[in-house]
Amino acid sequence: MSEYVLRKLELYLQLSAPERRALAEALGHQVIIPAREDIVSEGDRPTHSAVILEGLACRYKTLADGRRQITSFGISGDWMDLHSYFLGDMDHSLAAICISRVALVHHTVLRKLIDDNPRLGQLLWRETMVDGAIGREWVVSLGARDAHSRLAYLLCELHARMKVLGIGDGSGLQLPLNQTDFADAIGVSTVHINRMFQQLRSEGLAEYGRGQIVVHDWEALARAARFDPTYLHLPEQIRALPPGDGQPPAGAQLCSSPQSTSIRIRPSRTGVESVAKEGAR
Amino acid sequence: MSEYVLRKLELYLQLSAPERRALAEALGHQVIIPAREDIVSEGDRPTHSAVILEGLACRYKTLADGRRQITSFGISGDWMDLHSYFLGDMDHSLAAICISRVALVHHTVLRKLIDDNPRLGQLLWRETMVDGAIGREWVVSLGARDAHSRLAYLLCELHARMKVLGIGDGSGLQLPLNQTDFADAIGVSTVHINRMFQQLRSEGLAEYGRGQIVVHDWEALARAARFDPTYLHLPEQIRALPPGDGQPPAGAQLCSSPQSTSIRIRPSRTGVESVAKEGAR
DNA sequence: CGTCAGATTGAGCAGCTTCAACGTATGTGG
DNA sequence: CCACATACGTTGAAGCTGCTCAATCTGACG
Repeated sequence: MSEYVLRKLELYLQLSAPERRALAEALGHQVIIPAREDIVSEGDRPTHSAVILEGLACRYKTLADGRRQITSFGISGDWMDLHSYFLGDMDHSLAAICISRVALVHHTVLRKLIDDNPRLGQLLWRETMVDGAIGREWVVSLGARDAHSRLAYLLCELHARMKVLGIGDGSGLQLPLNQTDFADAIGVSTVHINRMFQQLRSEGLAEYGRGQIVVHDWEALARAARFDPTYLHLPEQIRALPPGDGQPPAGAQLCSSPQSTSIRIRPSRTGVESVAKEGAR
Repeated sequence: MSEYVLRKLELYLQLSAPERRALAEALGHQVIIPAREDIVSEGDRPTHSAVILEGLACRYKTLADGRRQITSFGISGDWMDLHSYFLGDMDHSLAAICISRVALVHHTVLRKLIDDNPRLGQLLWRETMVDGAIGREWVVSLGARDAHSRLAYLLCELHARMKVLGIGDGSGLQLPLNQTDFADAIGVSTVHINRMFQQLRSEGLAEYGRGQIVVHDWEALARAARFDPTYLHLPEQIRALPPGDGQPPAGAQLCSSPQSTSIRIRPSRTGVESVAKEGAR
């Protein structure tokens, strides 16, 4: 079940059998995180780094007055938390948006993985770089684009990132985000994000529904957002793929609509350790 | 003259003599970039990575309508452009704010440096991580703080980063940024940034002058900005240092006021190669 | 002394916020 | 099966933050 991770890394470099083995082994320790629960919280000093295997997560910071700013989203295959290995203290929190399967790689395991497999290390470093590039694009959005473009741009980004890994069925965007999540990412009020979705709908560009955003014409949306995917640094040949290509790896669909889970969600910030663990693959 | 680079890396790890030698050698190829000139431009496919030895630089993106969003500042000792090694295409530009001395490390040299000195590689990866953390804080600023806090926060960040390396004389902030630069970083109009500086002055927090921002009470400014330096991931013992500590390495003061250079500035996007090169240290 | 980049000021306006209310699914316990 | 609770989406109105436009001021420099 580390399929997406492998697929993402192999977009750029074919891994050897031993490398794959080492990777799969490192990702062996897996947990299920309920929707809306922190994976790691600001101020923690984690001993593990988190990798999203299936689901959706976000990074966020909480301000003094309680407001939340989401700084990025993580989809299946994303190494969300390489920071803690290098930096120790968490300067932000990591939370699951919907119920998600997450691999927790102990820092000693990570160290060994990198030391023994320098190519893998370079690939992960590369991921870090792309992460930074995405962050920069968010800075541009928040600093220079209005709410309408910001929203359209974000939809395009998530679509591009998911498409390249074959996540979702291609018809629209399977995103278990509610409007508050969007508002906190885009940096506007929920009232305003609602109006922006209404505008997108009236323009025929996108329709918001719980758990799914329907987009008939991605080209048109990208044009409206002036979306330029260069910053995602996807491989050339993939960038031209028709929307919705690629088969998802066999496996359960962990989330389809917001909080589509029987697990009760508490606003508590329970750490990873309290979550029931599952065995390795 | 790679003093600041060394100092910055050694905040976290004492380097061995061979490591220092390898580093100094890698930084041997140096150029002087005139104020307001691009070091690398969006769309380029550089063969070298840039390291700021002395001076001030920024990363920025230009929007379709010509507006510029600055996404980060680079000070002496910053590896601004490790991206190009991993990602190839530049998704943003890199420019000198004032006349700056920059080392250009050829990618093959960089590769050898990392391969031969794994600890150096890890340190640089760490730098990348901090870069990302700073980017995240900018996202928070732009998404959730008002212009006043954003400006105060930025001043605190630059001060903290410079102080830890002993850049500047400690009395204020030696920053050759004009108000347009601040506006483009903060994501507001020049008119508004001007009013924010007026407000900071009327509050007795900071006074803008060309090339120098005078701050009498950094504590007060940090309080006003609710500045929390955790995200800079500075070493513990340094974080508590009194302001203005540390002696700058011997060497010329390359910039003190905006465009303090006899070299004429053109808005052209001249690439690195056109700039007169200087010999190694 | 003229020129130019950059700082400053005022006035009117747009984007977005806040507050407050109401609508609508979905779930839950009696 | 109904009454109620909860979470989320939607709507209107008033107000503030920050924008645009446009003019003026200032200091540095040739």
